[in-house]
Amino acid sequence: MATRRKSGTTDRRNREPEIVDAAVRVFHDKGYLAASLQDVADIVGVLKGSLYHYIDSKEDLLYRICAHSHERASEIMRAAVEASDDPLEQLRTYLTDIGAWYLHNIERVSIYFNEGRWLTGERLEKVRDERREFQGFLRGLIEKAAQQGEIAPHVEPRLATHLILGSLNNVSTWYRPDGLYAPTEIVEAFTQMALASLTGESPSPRTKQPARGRARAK
Amino acid sequence: MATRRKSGTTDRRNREPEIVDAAVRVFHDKGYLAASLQDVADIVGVLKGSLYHYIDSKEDLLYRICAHSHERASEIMRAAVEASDDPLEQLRTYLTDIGAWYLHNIERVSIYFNEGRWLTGERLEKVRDERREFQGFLRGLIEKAAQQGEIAPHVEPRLATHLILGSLNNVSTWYRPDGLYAPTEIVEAFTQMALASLTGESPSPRTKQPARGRARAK
Amino acid sequence: MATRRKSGTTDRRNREPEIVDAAVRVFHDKGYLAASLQDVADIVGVLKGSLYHYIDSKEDLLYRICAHSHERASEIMRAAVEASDDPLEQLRTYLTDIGAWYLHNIERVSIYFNEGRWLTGERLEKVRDERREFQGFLRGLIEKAAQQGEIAPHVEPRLATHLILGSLNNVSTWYRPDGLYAPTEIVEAFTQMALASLTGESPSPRTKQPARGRARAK
Amino acid sequence: MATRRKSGTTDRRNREPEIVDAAVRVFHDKGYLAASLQDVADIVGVLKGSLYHYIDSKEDLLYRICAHSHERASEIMRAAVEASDDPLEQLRTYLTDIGAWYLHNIERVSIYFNEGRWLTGERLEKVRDERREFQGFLRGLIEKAAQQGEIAPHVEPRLATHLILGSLNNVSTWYRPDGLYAPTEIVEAFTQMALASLTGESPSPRTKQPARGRARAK
DNA sequence: TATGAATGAGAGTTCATTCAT
DNA sequence: TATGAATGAACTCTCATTCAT
Repeated sequence: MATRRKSGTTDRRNREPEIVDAAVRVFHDKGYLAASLQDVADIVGVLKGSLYHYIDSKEDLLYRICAHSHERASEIMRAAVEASDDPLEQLRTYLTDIGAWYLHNIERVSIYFNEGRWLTGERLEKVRDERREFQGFLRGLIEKAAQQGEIAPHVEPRLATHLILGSLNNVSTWYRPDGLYAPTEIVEAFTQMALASLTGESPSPRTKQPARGRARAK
Repeated sequence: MATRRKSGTTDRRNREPEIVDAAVRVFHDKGYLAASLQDVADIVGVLKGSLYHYIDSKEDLLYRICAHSHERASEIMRAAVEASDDPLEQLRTYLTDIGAWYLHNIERVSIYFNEGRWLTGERLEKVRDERREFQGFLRGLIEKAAQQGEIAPHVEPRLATHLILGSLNNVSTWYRPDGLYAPTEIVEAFTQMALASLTGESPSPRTKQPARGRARAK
Repeated sequence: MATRRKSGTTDRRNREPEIVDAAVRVFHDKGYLAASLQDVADIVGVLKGSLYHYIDSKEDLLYRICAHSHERASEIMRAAVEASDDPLEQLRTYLTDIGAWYLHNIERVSIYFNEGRWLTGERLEKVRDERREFQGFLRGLIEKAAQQGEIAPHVEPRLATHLILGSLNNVSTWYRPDGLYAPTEIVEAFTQMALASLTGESPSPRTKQPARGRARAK
Repeated sequence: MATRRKSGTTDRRNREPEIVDAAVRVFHDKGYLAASLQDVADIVGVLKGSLYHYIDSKEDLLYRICAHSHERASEIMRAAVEASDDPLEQLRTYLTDIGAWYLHNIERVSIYFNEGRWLTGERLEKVRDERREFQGFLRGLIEKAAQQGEIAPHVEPRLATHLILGSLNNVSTWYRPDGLYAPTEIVEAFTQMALASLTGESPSPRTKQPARGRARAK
């Protein structure tokens, strides 16, 4: 089945990245819960018992993927504030970078966002904190821009943050590497629409009839 | 194997809705995979084996929730086209209604969108088809509006559809009934931002502005 | 599904034969263990709980089928000894009658022979005793015939009994009502071969001994 | 799902034969359906979950036993045609060999013949095909012998095949290792009686022809 | 390091049986 | 009589994890 020995020489030792890569693939494809360590072991080409030389537990494997993700996210936040003095520019930079990061590391990042909930205890706490930091950062950018009058008045920064990050976070459910859209196209559209949604006037309805109070759904 | 229960009428009286409700709760809280029928049975107050008087399988329980959801979604699509002749108005109606539906039935609907993937066979196919119908409808609305020049020129309908529905679909990950925002607020913000993102010019960056020219990269 | 009420008038009351018939069908088709009372109830058109107004247990249902079978078998034994004074004639009569009985009641009788083992306690004992009586009777016939020199010398009566009854008992595994052979054909072949196997010389090996010319009857 | 075990070599070392042996014992004693993997595990001395290191499913266990059986059966057919040119001799060889094989592997072989029906899908198909091959072979032998005038004229080969194999197949219901008869005795009696039933004249009734009162059973 | 066997807990599912209505 | 809900025990199967070799 899977190759046991690569043709090269220095094969012993660092199997760990290999294992994490395999886990990324399988956690992303099947979801953390549905994925079994057997699946991971099959890809790496070892028995599942052998994985425990490299990991402490299945959750440990998940945590490594998540932990790694956050490092990069921090850099992106730093870079955004350094890119410009204009909040709107910072916003654009941040959205573009975070989008590019997401799209180019879609497996790992979507695990971070979507499967991180299966962590427990401190680790769960930590990942949650990081995500809050994330959101807080974007919200801060929006608020700054709003103070400078660059954001449409009706926009609520925290809510907007959720909606914008949500649309990015959901990309993993429909994106296919061999699909219609290239990552850069998606990133561009995402950035553009996010900015427009923050700055643009929503067209007022033709008739008065305020768009509210409809849809007593179910 | 096949259902033994007589279908159609209001047979299967007492406990069935109770069971489905319990399933909704537990599927939403823990996710379909992590939820056990034991959890459901505990809520209802019966032995897990007793659930099988009402269901054929765990998947059956999931399917019922999903199937129910789609009915309502169809009505909303119908209502949108009947609401107005103006595509933009239809769009607004649709987004508002679908948002309200989502928010007011957030447990069931997010199960439909996020846990439906665990269905198998024909049922999976059916749910997938329905979701495609969903997306196709919104895309159609956007395209119609675009033909009338009501949509910003750089917006790609299919991509926009994904991003907009994604932001809605993700609400379940952060919405809390006892949280800061009332469902209607969220719906309003969602609709407003979605429309703005479709119609609004994204502010051009101070520097160059290579934002267009969608190149087929990668 | 199944009819609840026959068009006739006197439908209440004796559902018991109906239930036994249904059990015969399903026990024969699927085997006692694989058959469920639900299957029986479905055929009869009642809920499985309702069966317990007519039976004490699943095993009880099995027992009734078996008990009924033995009565007829006893008659056949009696009839055989009364049919003639010649042991070989008795043998022929018995084999023919028992074969006809088997073939014409193949479902019930094969349950008796093949599923009776699932009975427990006294009932199992009883059915076993009956079967031993059966075998003993045939063996007795063969022994009597042997004493009169009508049986090939190398034939061991008890062993022959097993082999002959076994070939009959196995008919249920291959017989199909719509198959190639009519019950009477099968009975005739069975009787003929059984008798030949008891009386006939098996051709000795090596020596050529060409088979003598015989007329085509049938 | 699919087998994870490397096939072919003598991997899967220690316990596998033990497990199959235990399964043979318990499937034979209780029947496949009534036997539980718990029973098998108890004999082997492991937890029932541990069995799944060696098997894919309970049905897999059954299939292995059946598959193994067929190999040997094929050899026996081959050997029979090579043993002689005389069809009757081939017949004698075949019956003796198949009888010996049955008796000396009675547990496995009777599982093959009697419990194989519980297989499903392709495996069921395969076992059925094999059994048909079996029967076809014996029938072929009988037909060849008949063409050379070595079989009694009234014998219908296909029917005779069923009856002969049935009597063998049924041995497992009455044979006891510690019983009255040694396997070789049984094989000899079986062969002898089978041949006699094929070649011998059934003695004509003393009285006129019609086997009177032919059992209008029930 | 890696193996492969074993564990143990828990999952979904089936079913004969009971019983209040 | 019949219903339909509920029981409780057993079953097949899965999987993260451990450990002697």
